[in-house]
Amino acid sequence: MPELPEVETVVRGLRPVLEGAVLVRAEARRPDLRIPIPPDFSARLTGRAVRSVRRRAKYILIELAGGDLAIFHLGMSGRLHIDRGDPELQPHDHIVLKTDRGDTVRLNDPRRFGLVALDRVETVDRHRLFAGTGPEPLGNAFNGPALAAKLKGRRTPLKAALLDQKTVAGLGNIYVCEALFLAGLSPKRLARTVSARQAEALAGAIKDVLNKAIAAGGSSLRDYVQPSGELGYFQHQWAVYGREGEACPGCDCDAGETGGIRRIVQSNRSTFYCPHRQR
DNA sequence: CTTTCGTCCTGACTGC
DNA sequence: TGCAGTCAGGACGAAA
Repeated sequence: MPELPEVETVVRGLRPVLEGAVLVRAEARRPDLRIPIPPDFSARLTGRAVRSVRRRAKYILIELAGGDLAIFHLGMSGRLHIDRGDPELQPHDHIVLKTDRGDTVRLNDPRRFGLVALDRVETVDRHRLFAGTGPEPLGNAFNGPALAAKLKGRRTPLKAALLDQKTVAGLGNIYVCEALFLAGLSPKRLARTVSARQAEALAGAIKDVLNKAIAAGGSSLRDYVQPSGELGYFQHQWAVYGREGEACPGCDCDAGETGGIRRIVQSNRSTFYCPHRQR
């Protein structure tokens, strides 16, 4: 479930449960995620108080008293669940945290593309997971000129450039498609052909779509997104993603005349766009 | 250096 | 019903 809005939603759900609580149990049940869970995971978390829960790019950072930092990435299929008491453990529950307040947090990831890492709060900015990671799209440092500088000279399709976390952090397949639609830019055009004015519009579109998605609690595909079990509902506001063959909501072309929203494959992933509106 | 492509893994869904 | 094929919100490393 994890692009920036979904990870932000998870972080906001975890905060009231974890911040200030003491972890009375921290169990790694299956270590072989994309990067193996560190063998000392349990020892370094058990008995520690949680200072803060925050997000960087698509990563969840859990800071503990003493300065240790647990880093979670949800991959394609990772989810966090919060339950009161002792829930029955499910298949693919790889991490289980219990707090002194009686809450249980489970990291469930069937495909195991996610990861768990440990670091120190003072060195995390230099952690190799974040090396080269681009600016936070909702931060002040991200704007038209900053995006234009990142796209300059790049001969890769604009879609691929935006999926690259070095260009800007946190976008994934859905929100790249949506932002390109809002900006009226073709996913196929080469990144270096984007003008300063278009970069300005694109940066604004990225901020818009992410803010609206966060406000909606993210997008839920076939399962819930929020740790509480509540559904995000931004999927109902998708303009193009998953809407192949439907009428374009942004221009007067419709499914009958032009085929409406089209699906193509770029970088082995689906791209949805309106060829009429997006140039 | 940049860019593309295959790969990791399980589960849900489609169509025969 | 069963089974094969396809697709999925990500990101890495090898290859070109």
